[in-house]
Amino acid sequence: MVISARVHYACLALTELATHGADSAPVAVREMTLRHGIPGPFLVQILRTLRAAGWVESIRGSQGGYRITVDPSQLTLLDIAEAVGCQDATCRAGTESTKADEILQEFWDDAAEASRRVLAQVRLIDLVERCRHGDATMFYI
Amino acid sequence: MVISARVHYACLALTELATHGADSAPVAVREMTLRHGIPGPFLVQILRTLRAAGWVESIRGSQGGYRITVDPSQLTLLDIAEAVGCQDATCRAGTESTKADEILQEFWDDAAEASRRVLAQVRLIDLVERCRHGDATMFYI
DNA sequence: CGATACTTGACCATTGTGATCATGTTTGTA
DNA sequence: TACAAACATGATCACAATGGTCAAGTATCG
Repeated sequence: MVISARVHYACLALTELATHGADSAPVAVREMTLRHGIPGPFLVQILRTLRAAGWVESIRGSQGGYRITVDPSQLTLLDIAEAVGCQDATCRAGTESTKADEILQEFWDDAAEASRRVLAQVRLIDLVERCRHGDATMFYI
Repeated sequence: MVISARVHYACLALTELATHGADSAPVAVREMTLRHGIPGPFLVQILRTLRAAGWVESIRGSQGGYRITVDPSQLTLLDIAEAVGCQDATCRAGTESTKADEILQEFWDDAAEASRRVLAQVRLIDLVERCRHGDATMFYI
């Protein structure tokens, strides 16, 4: 699982939108870029993806912006990473695969799966909580 | 942990060399490329890295080739991946990091660590064993 | 000597990532 | 109604990494 800047930014944006809530006034892109130092047009690109995924809505016009539409307890880091186009980075070898190729491939897949399992255990709402309260909370052994 | 073709090829080569053993005649690059369909000069590049790591030795001249010098039970997939230059792919965010940045970074690191743990549990000798037992035609076609 | 085979360093093409720009269209408000 | 705020969209770009290649050189065996 490759964690690109895209994924990172997407998580930041969603955390911010989730913090504002689904009923608040929309949050402008400019507001988010200022807070996190994300290049503006780049964030727009990412938000487009998030909207396509059905997790945020956009309100056009003056006073417009973005608002979250998904339940933050139903969205995991894995969901976000996959939506934003994270590759699994498990060397899919060429056409012809020998036995050794296949055995290796199994391990690459296992490793990727281990990453995915970690990310699947973190929900957006957990991020929001940890940003609000101190870091003295909570899960993670 | 990004698994590139480089890592995959490195593992194939080491498995092959380990199968031949440390006392056998050296194995020529050409032999390995034929068996696995790895582009010749590319494999040479990789073998250079493996030699720098101290895991193989090269014998020049006619009848030359490569020979393993490391104990296959002491080498893991993680060792190989790291030696060949695998990045950890955990989005190291820019200079300024907010609280949210740090929290996210923790999770990216956790995910990467999970992958590493999987790869650290597989030794080269395990690969060799699994190749031998499964399909006998593997290395000596 | 000549064939085999490794050594080294430079080089190249493709792809993906991160980022930007220009030109729209929508909407609230004076 | 006019204007400004704010999103929409598609094109484009620079850069680095990856995968792969080449050429000229050196060592060794028979």
